[in-house]
Amino acid sequence: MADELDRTDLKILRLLQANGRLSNADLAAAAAVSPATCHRRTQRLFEEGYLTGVRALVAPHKVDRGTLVMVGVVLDRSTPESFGAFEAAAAKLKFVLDCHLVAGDFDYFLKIRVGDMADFNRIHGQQLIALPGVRQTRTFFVMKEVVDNAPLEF
Amino acid sequence: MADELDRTDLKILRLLQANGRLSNADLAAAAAVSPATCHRRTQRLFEEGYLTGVRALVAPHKVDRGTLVMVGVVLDRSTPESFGAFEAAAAKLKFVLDCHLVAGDFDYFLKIRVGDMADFNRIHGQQLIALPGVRQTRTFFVMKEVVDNAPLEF
DNA sequence: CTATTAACGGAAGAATCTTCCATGGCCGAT
DNA sequence: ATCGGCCATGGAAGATTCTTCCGTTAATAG
Repeated sequence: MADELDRTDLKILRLLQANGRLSNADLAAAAAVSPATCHRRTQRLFEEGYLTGVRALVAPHKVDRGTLVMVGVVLDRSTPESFGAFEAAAAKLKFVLDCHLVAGDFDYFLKIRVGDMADFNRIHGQQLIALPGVRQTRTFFVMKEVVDNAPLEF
Repeated sequence: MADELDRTDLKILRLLQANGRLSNADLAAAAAVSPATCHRRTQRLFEEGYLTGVRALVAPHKVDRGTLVMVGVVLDRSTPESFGAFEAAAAKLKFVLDCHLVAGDFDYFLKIRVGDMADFNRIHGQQLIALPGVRQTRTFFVMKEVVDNAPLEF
């Protein structure tokens, strides 16, 4: 791990990951430093790329994205152009949460959020199998989200 | 979609998802309402569960979690006790980001972050195959993260 | 032992938050 | 059409917080 982080930095990272709305005053108290120091540390963590942003978490089922689907994708050919075209097209799809090039039986794994199964079936037929170079897809409907997007532990 | 959300609510949700550190003043300006109204709306979105939290995003490679792995898991038996035991144990593993019960060739899909491949091999041998009821696992190393944890679009 | 550097916390003006209150719009009932 | 009840809104203001400046302290090297 980057050893330019002391105990205070790690504490700030963990506290802000758990609660990105912590005020600088509260954060300082929890990290046992003065508000001035805490402010400098936090600013540095952003500037140097340890923290890449802060995001409010929207409840998927409240905005009609309650259905999660994992999709394995196999491409026709394994050329750089083929991969590039697929990635560019997949990254533009707004329902795609993850798109990862993997080693194994599939070329890509997608994690997708949609409203319901009917929604997914339409998307699958019209957008997924239409992605450039797709030979076949395998769909894994998520029946229970045991852990979803857990915070990073370090 | 829950239709108790008007245009202003949706704007606040999207703005806070993109930038959870927006001050109430800036948020109000961007949503074209007064700070007082913006504050009330935001508070309501939290209280009624549309927003479930705010989280700072830590750069994985900066904290020695630069390697992403997807793992498909098949259990021995398909009994409720078996599933329950597996889920309880998997949820406690700190390197597990996602754990989903799926329909298809696997029982569960895991998304895991570790330091490197050696790290994963140790974890796989000591912790994953040791999870209760595991018959077999299939590992998909992520070679390229095209899209990871994209914000929800709605 | 001294000089240099870097990080710290106190302090204070500026900005923001949070709540109260009066106003205005909308809808149903008369 | 008019009235009354009901919300939601925005202005205002005290309390809180942010952000920066500055003097001090601790650590390191010469």
